[in-house]
Amino acid sequence: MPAKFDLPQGTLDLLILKVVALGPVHGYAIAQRLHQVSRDVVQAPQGTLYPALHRLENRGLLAADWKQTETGRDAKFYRLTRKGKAQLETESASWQKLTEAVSLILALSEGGAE
Amino acid sequence: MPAKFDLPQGTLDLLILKVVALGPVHGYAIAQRLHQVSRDVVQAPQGTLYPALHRLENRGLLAADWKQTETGRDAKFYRLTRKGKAQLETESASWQKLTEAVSLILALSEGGAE
DNA sequence: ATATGACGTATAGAAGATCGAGGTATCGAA
DNA sequence: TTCGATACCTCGATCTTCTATACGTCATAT
Repeated sequence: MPAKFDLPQGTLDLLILKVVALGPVHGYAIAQRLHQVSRDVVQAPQGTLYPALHRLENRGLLAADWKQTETGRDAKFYRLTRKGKAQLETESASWQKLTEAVSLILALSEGGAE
Repeated sequence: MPAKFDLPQGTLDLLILKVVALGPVHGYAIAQRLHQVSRDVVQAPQGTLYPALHRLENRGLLAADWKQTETGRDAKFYRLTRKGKAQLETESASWQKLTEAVSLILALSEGGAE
């Protein structure tokens, strides 16, 4: 079992927005998708995921409709609003900048200051 | 002025450990270093930095001695303990895994499931 | 029949980190 | 003498995350 570790604050929102951007999905499927695509690295516990979805919905980044799953169950399908799309772009860029900055710092060596 | 954004929870510890690993430094210098090397992306406000340093010290990852700065001021110089070194390696690896996982997810496109 | 596990949503409480604002003190320069 | 940089620190508010718990359906296995 791959090392399990917590998602840094804020990261989940970005990942959710990204997955939802690919097409309408319900919460349970989002969790599966993240877990699967990341090869077990990203975990989205339900106690984290659902509040996050509600937050995003309240902020107007996601919108939801109840529909039926292929298997006939009721589920809440989320889609990206225009605002959500913009937010996704912003957060992607921020993530990019952050990882670059962290890389710079992690690459420091004893003579690396000037 | 570069977009300023908050550090995800947990990231700061990694960055601090890394900077301290390069040689004994005091808190104020750590903040400058991070700010500078990351080209303004990483900010370490004092209200975040000092508690973080104390946490790391309490966890036995850092140790500190009061010494004099080149400019003659008293400052608390931190150095990495053996435990801190191990932790740095662990967290670096975790960070690596996380960024790879996030990259995988962000790279998803509509047909990208299989 | 019934129990187990996958599906699917949700809330509550605790823990933890970050932030901004504020406080102390010394020093050099304007 | 006032201001900014150096250098330390604490506090309260805020937010996210976690674990644990809850409800409900459906299919499969016992």
